[in-house]
Amino acid sequence: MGELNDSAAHRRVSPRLQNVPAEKRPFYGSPKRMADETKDGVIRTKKTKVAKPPKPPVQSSKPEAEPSKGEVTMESSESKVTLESGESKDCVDWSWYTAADLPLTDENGVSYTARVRETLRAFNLHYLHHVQEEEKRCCKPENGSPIKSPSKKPPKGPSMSPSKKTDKKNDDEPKKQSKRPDLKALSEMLKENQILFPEKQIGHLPGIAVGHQFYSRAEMVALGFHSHWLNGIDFVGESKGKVEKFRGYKLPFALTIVVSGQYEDDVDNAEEIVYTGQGGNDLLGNKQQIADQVMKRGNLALKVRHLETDICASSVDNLALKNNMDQGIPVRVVRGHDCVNSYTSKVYTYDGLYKVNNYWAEKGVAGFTVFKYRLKRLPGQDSLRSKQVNFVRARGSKVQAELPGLVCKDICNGLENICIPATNVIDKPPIAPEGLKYINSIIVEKDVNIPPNAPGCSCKGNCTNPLTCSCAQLNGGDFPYVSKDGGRLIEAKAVVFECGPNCGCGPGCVNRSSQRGMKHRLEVFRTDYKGWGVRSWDFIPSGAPVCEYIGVLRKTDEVDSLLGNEYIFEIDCWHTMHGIGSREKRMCDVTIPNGDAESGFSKLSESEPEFCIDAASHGNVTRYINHSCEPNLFVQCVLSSHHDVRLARIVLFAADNIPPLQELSYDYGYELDSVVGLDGKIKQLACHCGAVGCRKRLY
DNA sequence: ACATCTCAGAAGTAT
DNA sequence: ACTTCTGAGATGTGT
Repeated sequence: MGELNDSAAHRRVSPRLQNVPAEKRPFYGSPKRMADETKDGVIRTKKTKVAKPPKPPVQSSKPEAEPSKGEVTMESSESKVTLESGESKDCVDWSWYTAADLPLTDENGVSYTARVRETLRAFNLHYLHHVQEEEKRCCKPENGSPIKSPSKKPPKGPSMSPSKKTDKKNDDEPKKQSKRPDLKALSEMLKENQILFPEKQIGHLPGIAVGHQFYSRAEMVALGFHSHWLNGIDFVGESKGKVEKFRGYKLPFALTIVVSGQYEDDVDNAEEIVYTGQGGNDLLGNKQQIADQVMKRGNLALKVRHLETDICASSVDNLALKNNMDQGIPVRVVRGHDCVNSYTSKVYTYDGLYKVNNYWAEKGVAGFTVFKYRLKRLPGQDSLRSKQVNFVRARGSKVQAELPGLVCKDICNGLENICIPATNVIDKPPIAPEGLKYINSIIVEKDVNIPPNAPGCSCKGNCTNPLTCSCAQLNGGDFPYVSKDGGRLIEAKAVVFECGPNCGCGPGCVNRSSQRGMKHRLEVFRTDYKGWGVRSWDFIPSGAPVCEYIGVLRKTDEVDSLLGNEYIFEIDCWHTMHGIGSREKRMCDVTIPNGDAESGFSKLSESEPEFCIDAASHGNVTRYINHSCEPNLFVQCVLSSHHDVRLARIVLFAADNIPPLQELSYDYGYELDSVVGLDGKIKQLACHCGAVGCRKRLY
């Protein structure tokens, strides 16, 4: 990639190309940071990784005259709290924990939002690997018989149920999935020190803003935001190291509580929460659950009654919340919402810091006494945004008619599975996107020769056994996708070999995940500074194929004359593979089918990509997706019908779990100073992506 | 076809 | 010992 004045270099390429030299790490799902590994490379001490919040007032004062004795009082006076150090503190003053005071970057200058994203990507990577493991275990491919799909139903669609229980109860029958891949992923992250905040901290955590949405309890654990995947309350107990760090505090006290959405649609009530100790979901659902609840509450009540008689006693979390109140320590509150969405059963939103206002005793159903705590939201925080969650629910087609600023009902004229509306609330007379002939498959220019279809695998119905499926072998011995959620790519690869026209499998095959068209309800919308943009109404899970870059497939040197064409995507798959060392090696494992592919690999020089996709006049929704320096999609080259990487398909995949309405973006991958105008001068274009780590220039 | 219910299995933390 | 989440299969409901 030497000559930069070469005008051919100014197209979109996959982003891996541009910062190849220095960094080794793949840009997607990089598992761990080595930054804090000091010279001798000994154990990386956990504390260096922790962003320390501003000092709590207690710690600064040295003299610990009397350690916590029995001076605990039960009254809830919140004004005159005295701490062990002797100095009296206005416990309402937690200004040193406001979000504004949090550090934006870590000790290496990496923004915490980026660290959070990295951590979640690492988690998702572990997670998807374990999902695949589970799927394999269930399918049980070996033992000769290639998985009879039980006569019941023909394998259709993405359902791909784990081969059901085969009638008789022979012991070797495939077990159902049960291994909780999320928990497996957590174990690994713990083992490899990948938890972002391994030490417990009071108050906001950097990089996790109020309103942040988690998509499972496990995500919170991965970040160190809430260290239990099951418990509703996370608190600092009295065990080992904690005492040191939180010296001066009366233990235990709570850090986080997770409540399931009792006030789901009632935003006003969200400023105040009544929390019922542990397990306190007093839901009014069906009978059986109530019965269960009663049992649980009975257990709880037993404990609480014990607490009543025996002064300050055993039920630790109840005690914890009381200590929060006495010391004025705020609690992070996460609220879980049921989410009517095929991919996520629940969404958890961080609602910010609350303080414990007071508590009281109540008679429980079983006649026992239960404690309830009233938490009030601290002022000065971003307002709650459960609206977004509600939006997800608003399914159905009628919503479209009411879209504000609707300028086009369907930009694709019915060519996609789903309508893609366009909206514009920016321009005065709202304009609609125009000048595009919508197409949903590549148009091949006359002088471009598409190689003949490659030979395919001989699987039937659905490819499930990676040992016998030749397409899986091309991918290094395993399928690149898991079948969960209609197919999710486990991780970015140099190239993905999908099943093609000559394969024996059907359209529902997991290894055709990117061939099934649009799955998410996308919308083209007018942005402030960036022209048109694209967002999704649906949640998109990481690894899901979102859309393919569609346009006219032509030779690169032919479009050089068309300056000002901003919709060229150069197919740089070959460069990607050879530019990054680790990927090059990977190619050696792959058995390259003879013929066409060979020639494609060998005769290409390191100069410029030979072919490109031009979406200037003909294209699909992908051309409207904007650039971002910190994108939520990534580019993946995919080969399905033939094996010539120069003509690979360009498919965009979700790099993260993408919440509804977040603008979709990918890294255009321009090299800086690579764009030369007609006058021979280098052209520049400012970047408006707004990311914390924005490079400020698109090119 | 879709919604709701039930059940088993999960593993780190605090005692 | 305690926590109460998650996914899949089973059962229920509506056209």
